Amino acid sequence: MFEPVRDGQGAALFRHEALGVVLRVRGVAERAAELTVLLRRRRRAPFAGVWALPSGSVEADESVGASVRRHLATRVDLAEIAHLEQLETLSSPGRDPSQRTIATAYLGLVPWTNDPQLPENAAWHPIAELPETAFDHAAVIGHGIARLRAKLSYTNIAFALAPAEFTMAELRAMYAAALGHEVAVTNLQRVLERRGQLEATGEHRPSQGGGRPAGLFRFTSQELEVTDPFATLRPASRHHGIER
Amino acid sequence: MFEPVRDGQGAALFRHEALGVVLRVRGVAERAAELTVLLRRRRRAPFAGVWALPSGSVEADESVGASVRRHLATRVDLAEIAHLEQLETLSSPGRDPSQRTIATAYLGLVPWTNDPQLPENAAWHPIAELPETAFDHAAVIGHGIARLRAKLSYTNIAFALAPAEFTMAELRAMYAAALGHEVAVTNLQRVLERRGQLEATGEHRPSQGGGRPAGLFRFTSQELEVTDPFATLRPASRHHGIER
DNA sequence: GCAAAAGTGTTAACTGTACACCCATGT
DNA sequence: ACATGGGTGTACAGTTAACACTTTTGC
Repeated sequence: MFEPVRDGQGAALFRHEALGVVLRVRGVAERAAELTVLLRRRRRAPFAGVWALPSGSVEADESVGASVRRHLATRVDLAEIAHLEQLETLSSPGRDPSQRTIATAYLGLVPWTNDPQLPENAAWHPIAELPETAFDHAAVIGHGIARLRAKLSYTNIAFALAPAEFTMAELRAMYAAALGHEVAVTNLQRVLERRGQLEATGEHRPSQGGGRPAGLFRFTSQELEVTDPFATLRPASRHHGIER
Repeated sequence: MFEPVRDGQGAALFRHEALGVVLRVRGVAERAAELTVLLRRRRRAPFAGVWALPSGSVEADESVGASVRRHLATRVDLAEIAHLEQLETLSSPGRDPSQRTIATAYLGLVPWTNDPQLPENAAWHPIAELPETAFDHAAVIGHGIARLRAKLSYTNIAFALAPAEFTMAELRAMYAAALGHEVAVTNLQRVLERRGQLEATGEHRPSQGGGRPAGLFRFTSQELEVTDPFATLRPASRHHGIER
């Protein structure tokens, strides 16, 4: 082990790392949609040459969230992220074999239309065929996917994976890829409209190669909202409730 | 601001603090159940004399989760915690006015029957009448309560707030206090039984002062399980799904 | 006209809430 | 006997999956 650095009061000091699990659905237009995660090939040891989540050290005067944004912008040229939320903090003593590091992972989401030029050492990897990854990053990616799937069910988080306007067929393909199972358009539309997440723009997109022109839709909000709050054990409709 | 301590590669180093939001329902037997959080009066600056969440510095060779357990055991004599899970990590540069500190908060749950002797500077505070608290702890407590309430709806997390055996009247009182609104016994029992969380022991508790003796129940599992996974957009029952 | 894609309507199953009613015990 | 608390049964409403059917376009 290493001799820990300590402050004046004797408290141990840690390097703190910001990790980004950035997810994006690609191939929506090509009818071959799949959920992908952004990985970057490591240059130096440990795990030199191995794929890993984009990361970097937190600076003394920034929050971890700001640090994730900064490293994504500088290291993988990803400046625009539609939604960013904290996932988890990893702190096992042995997780980084080279030095004691605590890492906080964030989940970032990018619309399927947003396909920026990446540096040559970064790439989107389909979650169905992930390569070997460094450190505990495989588990973190799993947590990120699980978080996204859960929130697709009870929040409007899908806005962050979609562009401003889209057809229902596109949205269906995106949901199916993100959730990992088929989704019926009819029911998807009904559920989202009932919850007030979705609205028609009135515009239509001309069809190519036959078929009725598709109506365009948009999300009513671009901020994360919980749209289906209590699955069960919700408060009584009419009667008295305990305060708070 | 302070001059940050740095390691050999120039990365900033941080003191890391473990925070515990320990929740417990008290007064179930006395028919005046309320959700409480464990607070400790700070001895030294900053915020000397102010109530705060139990906390302490993480050691170099321990994880944050282990550190929370250690500080709860030593600082507030709380050794037995039925469930502990990570809540969030706080990292705003100004959150601790005396030194740069990153803190990771954990949510801990204790059964209503577990009322250990606390040190004189610690106490359970009803969440309806919280005192002024130090740092950003008020927001963290709010997050802890929100997490508990959400998970009561779709997991079996209630096992961690209840003893091994209990009557439905007790369980109802606990749920009502934890959720902050009335809960009907009949429906509570039905929902929990349908999900396979609850089973009757067959034993009965003799009534005192009239009334039919109450049947005793237990939770079928003492591990956290998601019992109501998808609120909506669940996979198709019969048909083909995309892999993974 | 016909294929292709989009959109509408209807049904059935499931889940949870509300509420009336019945049961067992102590005084 | 009757008050007190525990337990059971049933009706009703909301939500969602499943699926048949209709509409609008290009060729």
